[in-house]
Amino acid sequence: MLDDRKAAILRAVVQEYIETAQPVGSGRIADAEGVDVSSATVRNEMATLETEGYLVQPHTSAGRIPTEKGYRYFVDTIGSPGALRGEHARQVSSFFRAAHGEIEEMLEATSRLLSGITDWTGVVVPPPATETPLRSIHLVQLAPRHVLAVTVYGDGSVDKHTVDLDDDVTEEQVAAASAHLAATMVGTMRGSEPPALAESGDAVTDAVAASVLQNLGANNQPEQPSDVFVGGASRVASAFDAVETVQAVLHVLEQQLVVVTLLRDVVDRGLQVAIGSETGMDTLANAALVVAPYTVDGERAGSIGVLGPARMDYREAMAAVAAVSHRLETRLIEG
Amino acid sequence: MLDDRKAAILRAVVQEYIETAQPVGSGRIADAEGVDVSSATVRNEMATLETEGYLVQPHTSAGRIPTEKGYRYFVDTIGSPGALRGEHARQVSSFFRAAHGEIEEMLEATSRLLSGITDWTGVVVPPPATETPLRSIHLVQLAPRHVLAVTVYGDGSVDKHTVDLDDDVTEEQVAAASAHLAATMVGTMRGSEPPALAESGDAVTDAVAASVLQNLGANNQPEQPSDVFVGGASRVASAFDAVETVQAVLHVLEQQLVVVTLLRDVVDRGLQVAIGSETGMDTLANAALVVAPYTVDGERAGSIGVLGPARMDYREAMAAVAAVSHRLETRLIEG
DNA sequence: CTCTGGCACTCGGTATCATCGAGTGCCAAT
DNA sequence: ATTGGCACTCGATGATACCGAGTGCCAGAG
Repeated sequence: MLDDRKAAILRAVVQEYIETAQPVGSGRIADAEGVDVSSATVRNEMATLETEGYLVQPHTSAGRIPTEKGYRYFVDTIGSPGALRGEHARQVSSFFRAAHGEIEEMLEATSRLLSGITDWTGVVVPPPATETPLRSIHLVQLAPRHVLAVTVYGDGSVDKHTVDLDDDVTEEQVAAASAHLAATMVGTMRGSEPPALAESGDAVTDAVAASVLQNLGANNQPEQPSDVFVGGASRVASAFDAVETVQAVLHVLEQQLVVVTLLRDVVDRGLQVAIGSETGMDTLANAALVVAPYTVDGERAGSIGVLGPARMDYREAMAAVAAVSHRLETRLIEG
Repeated sequence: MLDDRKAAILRAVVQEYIETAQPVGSGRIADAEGVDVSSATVRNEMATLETEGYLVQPHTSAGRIPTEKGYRYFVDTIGSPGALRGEHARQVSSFFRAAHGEIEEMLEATSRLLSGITDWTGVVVPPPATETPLRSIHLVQLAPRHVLAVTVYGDGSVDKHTVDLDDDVTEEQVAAASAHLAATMVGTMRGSEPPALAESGDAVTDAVAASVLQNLGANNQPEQPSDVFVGGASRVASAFDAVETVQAVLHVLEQQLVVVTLLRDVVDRGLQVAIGSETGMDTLANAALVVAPYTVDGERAGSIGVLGPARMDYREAMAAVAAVSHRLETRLIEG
């Protein structure tokens, strides 16, 4: 599509613009490495690149700025995924070496790690609630009419549900209901239709068990909105100069569900990078998103990403996202 | 301290500035309600107010702007706490009528409610981990060498701790260890030194129990950083015009611990409102924080707040914070 | 035919200057 | 004590000129 020289010039323009955030003129490019022609020639080529939609001029007699198409070409021809700079590589290593605790906290810290490396905003989508069997259900009485149902699933996730009862119950009755529920439900899949409860012989036990079951069913539906971990949201402020843009992007990040779908869409389209309108969101017109899915047990688990301005350092961001996703995978498999 | 007229003028200036965000001139004040003197008189009074530190001029021949001291006076003399405007009152009512689910989700939604009412950023600090007894400890085996310890405390909080074992164990051994731990630990206070484990007679059981106990101890320390729920962070972007300020304030909000201490400090000083430097944070120089603690069972539980620019509508914010904190209390007591 | 030096041209950015007007401080008159 | 009046300040706005980075294009060289 583009001959070598045009490609080299385009790449140089993008590179320069990413670094300086200033429109790039033909002079700079002519001086730049890898381009051994005069500025006049560069001008001609740049004019062509403009008519072909890779560059634009903010106004006549200014340098040029990459368009979305320009960034896209740049990203597509980046070649080697690139390795993380030594310092950052060490940062990632030591992070995962020290990582401990429950998965939620680790993922949250991971989002901050991504932000720290790239200087933009890190996003981590945790593995979705999987098809996993109930491993344990356990009732704990907190007050005469208050019971807490704690459920543990095969993937290690724990849910709690407070249940209000109509009548006072004794500890023994709670224990009986707990055992009864466990006997009936352990092994059933998360979200599946709860099995019918057999009569246990004791009316109160059955009533408690039924209440819990009802509550579980009601609260299991809206569990969909899985949490997203956003690290370094304050970086958004330095990514865009217009205050309204900052506000709009922050607003997007506040909507968990939107972010989840955004990342998933991008991954589903097989992209590593979504630039501007490629994100499918008007408010992200000047932004770009670098994503990577991570898999556990061969299953696509979740995804991580970096959100920054369209003129971000794609090499670095892609390297960071790739490295972190890889380390995250091994970390999650090892447990 | 200030005679009636000066007070009226000062209050009018603050009011006007809050509404328009523009320096206020003597003419506007003379026209305003409640002030029946000429602009010349107002000028003289304003000059005095300036020397006394309540107002400043951005530059000669501009109107005046309240100083921190000016805002402080305004807030101190606001008189009646003010009621929420009908629309907002309804919003709060219907929110708490519909509120359901676990406390964490409700508090998060509360932070969004505060933000929605005031147009600024809502902050909710949940009740701290209280002195509460362990009600239940329960081990669930996830893999041959993986056990999940689920603890439930009297206040309804649930923690999980994954424990890696050195050797494979059977379900029976886990069950035995679980029972053994429950027998020993239920009733002990959270964070207290764990009691010595009696020998159970089975070596594996004792080993598993010991591993869990060790893990619990290690993870119980850094539990301090209680979560803060921040709703409407994107509003920060419209609260301040300088991008650096926006960034700085967002950065503050990202640090959970800082926010918790900030709110607590303000409440401890008996303030309802902290303006600029009163917050004790340089980066919040142009910001103000309206807070209210909420109590449950007579104990100070947590606090809620609204963070906005110093020129925020204090009446509205104070009313909102008071109303929400009140409704939150009754909601938490009812359960 | 390609490349390049040269040149006229564009136009945003910056500086200078004048003007306008909101707002001030102060004083003399009421 | 209050106020109308007045000279004054100074930011904001707009006109004007100039600079210079950058452009498009052309004619000549390779």
